[in-house]
Amino acid sequence: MPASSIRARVRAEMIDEIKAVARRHLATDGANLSLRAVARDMGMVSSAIYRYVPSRDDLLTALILEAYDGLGDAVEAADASTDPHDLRGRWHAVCRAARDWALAHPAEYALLYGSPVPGYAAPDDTVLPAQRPPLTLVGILRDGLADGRLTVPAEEPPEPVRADLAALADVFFPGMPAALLARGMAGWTQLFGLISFELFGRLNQTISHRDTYFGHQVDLMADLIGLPRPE
Amino acid sequence: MPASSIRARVRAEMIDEIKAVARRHLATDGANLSLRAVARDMGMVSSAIYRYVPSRDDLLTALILEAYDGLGDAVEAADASTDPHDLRGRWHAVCRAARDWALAHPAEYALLYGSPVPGYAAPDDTVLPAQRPPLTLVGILRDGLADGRLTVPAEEPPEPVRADLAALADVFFPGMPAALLARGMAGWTQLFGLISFELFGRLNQTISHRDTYFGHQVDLMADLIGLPRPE
DNA sequence: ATTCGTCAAGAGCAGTGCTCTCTATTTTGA
DNA sequence: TCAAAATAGAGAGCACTGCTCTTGACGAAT
Repeated sequence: MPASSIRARVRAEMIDEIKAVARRHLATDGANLSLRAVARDMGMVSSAIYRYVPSRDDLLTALILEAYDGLGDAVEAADASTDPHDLRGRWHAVCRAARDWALAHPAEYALLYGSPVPGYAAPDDTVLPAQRPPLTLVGILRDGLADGRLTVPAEEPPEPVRADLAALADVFFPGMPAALLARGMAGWTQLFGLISFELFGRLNQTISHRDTYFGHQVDLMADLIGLPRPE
Repeated sequence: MPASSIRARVRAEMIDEIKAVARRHLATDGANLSLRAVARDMGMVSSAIYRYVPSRDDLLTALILEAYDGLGDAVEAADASTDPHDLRGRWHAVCRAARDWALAHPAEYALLYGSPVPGYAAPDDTVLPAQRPPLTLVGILRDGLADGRLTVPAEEPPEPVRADLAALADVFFPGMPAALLARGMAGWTQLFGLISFELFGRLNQTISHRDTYFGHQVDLMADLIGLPRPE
């Protein structure tokens, strides 16, 4: 059906343009995205936009999903393009990639890692893409463990947490010691804490050299995790 | 003027009740607080509420300020009621107090540490109360430095950051080495990263023993900072 | 050529922040 | 004590929001 598909293609293009305009609005007006405003920007009447988008929340969800994917892509690409044996280099690259993406897409970052939207509940298809950054980080630790460049911390986390972490490891990184995974989670927490503080203005009038500050803090965390220093 | 003060007192009570109702709404509906809904809850017509509150944003600001104060009080009280020489104990107590406050006031926490409200710009009178938690944390390090229980990290942060941190230290903690302050900031970042992840659902279906997990992660950070372990 | 699905538009409902005006009450000052 | 002034509340109204329903037009398939 070639005749029908031109219709379908136009429709797909419309949806893409709606998303693009919505992303633009997101950047200026934050999470209170207005479908009417988007429609206006497209020379459409407000009701017409409901032909393409079921609701405001669905549009937001679509944007969130694409944002997760964008961040995940950036993070994984950074990891893949670094010497696999340079653990600390990979860690830095991944953290930098996450920060760069966040700085380039602040509104979308806020959507992902800011306060959850009141009525809005994240649908299940967001949980997997949301896990890509932490998985990438812990993947570095897994590799370091595999080729012996990384030593497992001596002491285990307290029991109930050890079990939680072991269960988590079983799913994604079979055999990874809980103590190491715990350090990976600490790094993950630190990373997004850092980005959030910078993006949400917590560093204003305090730290002016954000770039070096970020690098240094990431380095501190790499020390805690035990990533070998470059010689 | 006793006659005048009864009016003033009623007025103050009204404002307090408005804030209380608003806080309640905040808890259920998040940051999109509706003045009309608050007015309705008080049996008032919507326009009447503007006699007591200049605007929605002003009400939000008032709530934010009180929230900062509540968190600051909790944090400082926890620090004050712990053996001053037990550095790690104080660190834990402060972190726990922050988390406890956040768990008890999730909506207000989101207001403080979530995505910034689009149009809203934090007024200047919020910056001081906002600094109380990090100042409390770094105060522990200052005390540790003073009585020799804490050793200064060997290496300095990279130069531009060292200068930033030195300037910051000059204001609040004269003489504190930049390297130690950097670790304090790392702890501060970690703390609110931890709380945000827990509160914003990042730990769902992963960590079930939140309490022990939190304690363990805080402990990891205390290790990085170099807080002496209890014997 | 006619049916049928799709699209756009308009009106409308319920909600929002906020302003203005009007009235009743309370406080204040002479 | 009594009038003037300040204050509280109510109502209407403006511009905005998400969303629904109906109506009319257009294009594609039978």
